[in-house]
Amino acid sequence: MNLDSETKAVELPEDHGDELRLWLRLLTCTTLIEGAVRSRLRERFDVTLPRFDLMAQLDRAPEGMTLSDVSKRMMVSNGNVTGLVERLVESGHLDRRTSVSDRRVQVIRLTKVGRAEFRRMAAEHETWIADIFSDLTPKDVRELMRLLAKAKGSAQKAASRRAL
Amino acid sequence: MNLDSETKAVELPEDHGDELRLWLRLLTCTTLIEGAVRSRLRERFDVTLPRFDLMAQLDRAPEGMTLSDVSKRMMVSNGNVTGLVERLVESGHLDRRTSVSDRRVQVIRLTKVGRAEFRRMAAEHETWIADIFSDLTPKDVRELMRLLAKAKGSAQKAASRRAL
DNA sequence: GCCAATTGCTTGAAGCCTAAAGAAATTGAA
DNA sequence: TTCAATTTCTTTAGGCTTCAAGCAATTGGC
Repeated sequence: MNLDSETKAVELPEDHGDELRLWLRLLTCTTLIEGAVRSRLRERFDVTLPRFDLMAQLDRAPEGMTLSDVSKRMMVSNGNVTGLVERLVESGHLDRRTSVSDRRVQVIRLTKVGRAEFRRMAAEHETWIADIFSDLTPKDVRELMRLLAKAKGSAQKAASRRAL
Repeated sequence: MNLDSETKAVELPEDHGDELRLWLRLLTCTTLIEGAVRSRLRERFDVTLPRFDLMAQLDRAPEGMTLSDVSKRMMVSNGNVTGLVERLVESGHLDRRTSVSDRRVQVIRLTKVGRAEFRRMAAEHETWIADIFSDLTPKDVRELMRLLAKAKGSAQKAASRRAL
């Protein structure tokens, strides 16, 4: 008879401090980098990070995307996308039209101006990121990629368990 | 004579795709987990993540903290903290008083109610995080901690270079 | 003691974000 | 065909967030 499994059954507090510390460190890293990218985007191009992210999604989809697609990809709410798109159409970066086959669907894509501006920003953005990670060796980068992929998978699995 | 160093000098586009992919994966992981924590906090305790985070800072500082301290720790703007604190004082979770030695300074701390409620939330929160990372081995966790620490250091160094 | 610079916080404008409710269009089962 | 369920998007209310400007208190050099 195993005492440990007994104690588990009555919910003895286990030690999850390491996982918690990992989460805090992950969050700190992301917040730090996100802040750096945000302020550089503002300074250099007077654009916000959400707008940049939205344009990045569209740059990879020359045929355009529906608002729902964007919403899933960016992991933000539908209502959020509605507002973002509104402002980017207003500023001439995005083109928006109602789908002919389904009049509920809005298809958005980058305008010529929007695409050109995004490409300019993206090129510089890439160098910022390289600079930010410049202390990491190629091996560090590979290893981080691998472990983060595993973490992502674990988190998704936890989320789907939750959804039951 | 080294041709490579020549070509670098004229800014030939280098390949920074790996770093960019790393950044996107880091962001995805964080967004995913943050969303999970956010919705659990809402469902179980009807509290927002920023409020939880602020209370977490204060829980570690029984003597209280100034708004500036909180702002630095949470890596958010001063104005942001002002509003958050306002709402948490309003709801009875925080106590706020003007410092006697410096009347510009506001010292905030958890009330008895605030501390009790935070402890309840924190205990459960820790199990969520453990669940989210449950596919990672202890070695994975250690390795991620190490690499993220290195990444954080690299990002901070980049930021300080920028500040010059 | 004086006052310029700094520090700590607040305010205001704009934008981002979510959850929930609702409108419009489509789909599919009876 | 009909209409209930679903899907796509918008709207609303509330809260979060930043940046920049501004106010009040303190500090330090003179």
